[in-house]
Amino acid sequence: MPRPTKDMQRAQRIAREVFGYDKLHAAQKEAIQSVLSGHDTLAIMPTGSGKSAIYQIAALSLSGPTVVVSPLIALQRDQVEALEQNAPGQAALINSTLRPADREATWEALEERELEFLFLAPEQLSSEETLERLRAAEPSLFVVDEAHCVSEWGHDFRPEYLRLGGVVEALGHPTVLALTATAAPPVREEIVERLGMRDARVLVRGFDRPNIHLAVQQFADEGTKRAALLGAVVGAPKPGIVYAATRKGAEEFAHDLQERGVKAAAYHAGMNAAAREEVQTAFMEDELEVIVATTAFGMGIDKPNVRFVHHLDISGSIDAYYQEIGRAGRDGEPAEATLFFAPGDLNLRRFFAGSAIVDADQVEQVLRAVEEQDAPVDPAELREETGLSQTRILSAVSRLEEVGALEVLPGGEVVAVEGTEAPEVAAEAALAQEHRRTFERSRLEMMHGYADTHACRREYLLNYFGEAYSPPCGNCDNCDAGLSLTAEAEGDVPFAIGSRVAHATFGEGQVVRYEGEKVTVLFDQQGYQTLALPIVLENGLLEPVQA
DNA sequence: CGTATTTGCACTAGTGCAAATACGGTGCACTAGT
Repeated sequence: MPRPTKDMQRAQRIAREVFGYDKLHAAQKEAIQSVLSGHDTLAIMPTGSGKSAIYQIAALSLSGPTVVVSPLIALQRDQVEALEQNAPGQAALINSTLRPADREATWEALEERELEFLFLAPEQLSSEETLERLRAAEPSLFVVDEAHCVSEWGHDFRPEYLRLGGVVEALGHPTVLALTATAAPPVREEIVERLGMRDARVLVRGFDRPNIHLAVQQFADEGTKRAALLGAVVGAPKPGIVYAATRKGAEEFAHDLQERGVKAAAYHAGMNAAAREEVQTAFMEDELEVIVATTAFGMGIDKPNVRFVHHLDISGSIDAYYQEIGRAGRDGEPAEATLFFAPGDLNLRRFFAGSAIVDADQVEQVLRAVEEQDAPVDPAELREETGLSQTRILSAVSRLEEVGALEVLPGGEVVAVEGTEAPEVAAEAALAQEHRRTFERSRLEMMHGYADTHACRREYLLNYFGEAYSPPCGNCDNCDAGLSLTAEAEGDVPFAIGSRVAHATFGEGQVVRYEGEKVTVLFDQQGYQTLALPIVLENGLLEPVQA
């Protein structure tokens, strides 16, 4: 263990004196040290392991204010409230619900150097004025909380997430600290790339959650699946969470549980804010036994005693699934995570994974609209001209930027790059989108693979996140049944897990896992593909590549 | 991709059936009407 530096000693004093932490654990220290020595840092560690402490302590150790980008205003409020306990008056947030006078007061406090922390959603940063005032405050640290949103939401749902790299540059590149609980290797790469992190340090704290028992129950039809889950929830220790794919499905299942005498409620984004808050509070305070939710529920939830997280419908990716089941057993006591799977459930997910928000024609339309301008244009101004929604325009702009047809300036204004042929470029952008879609589908196939695997489920999940693991785990249904002992012995494989390989048509990729006679590779272009090992070996389909 | 709802059509009024269409998940910001 190297001796702590002066900076680090100071940080530890701040941890103790300001926040009352007796001790920081190794991963926290490592992340803080990395930030204090000026490295852009991506820290991946589970919720509840003190991620917030990392940016709080690093922020107070550095002179100059800290910008914290966080996806939900509700989360920002929680963070400001928490800081109010230890660093009163030093944290504030900026968003559209603020009255203009309060907003102005916050800016002035920042300018007077009274504020250390300013929280905002990425959408705020598309305003030129916001950016200008932030730049003037000379922030020393730029924190992206829940950083997987860059990759998960940036491509269409909240495109401003993809603009953050430009924002960092416009602010003169303060040290970037990205934090998330879950990110598979390709997601990590994308976060680093999209945020424009320089010489990034990626710190990963162990993913395994050994107290969560993993299982899958397979059903041929929807009705028996529902009945089985209903029975399981009625008989299970509580509290617990059930994830459903649709709002209606969540409502109906919550209703069925109520009829069976379970204190249950639905939670989804179609409910009004007051109802959502009431349900969440009741669950947090153990007044409600079971919450039946869509993906709207969960971010920022850190409840220790959740005894199960069951899935009525399959998640769209292992990333999403692992994040959802990770809300079980935070107290370290035994907890259950069972996926109730019927093959038909994949259809809805295929729809979600396949729906492109803009088509080639619309991309071309946006490009032409930008080309007609003499000066850089704010994408919002293209709304009238193209008749497309803000989200669609921004999505098209992202695709066009990816293929180099547009340049996006720091304030979010766009300008056409000379010498591009509109139809050609639109086709190219559509192709980029097709790649994205292929990747999304392949992620769903990996989730499908989890449902169907006969090997150790923990090994499957951890391999997905790039971690080696030797089964049996002794705490999943396949290990319980003695099945996973037949898994490939480690070291007895033609290409090491995590190593780079090349395929004639799929290009280069990384070996993810072996199961039986099959090998799964994460190809850079085509996403996750599972290949038959005898055929691969016989025909020399994969070649090792030097990293 | 599958299901649920709406529309279209026979045609004096409510019904029935097929075809067409809409919808399915995450949140911010912004605006118009109380």
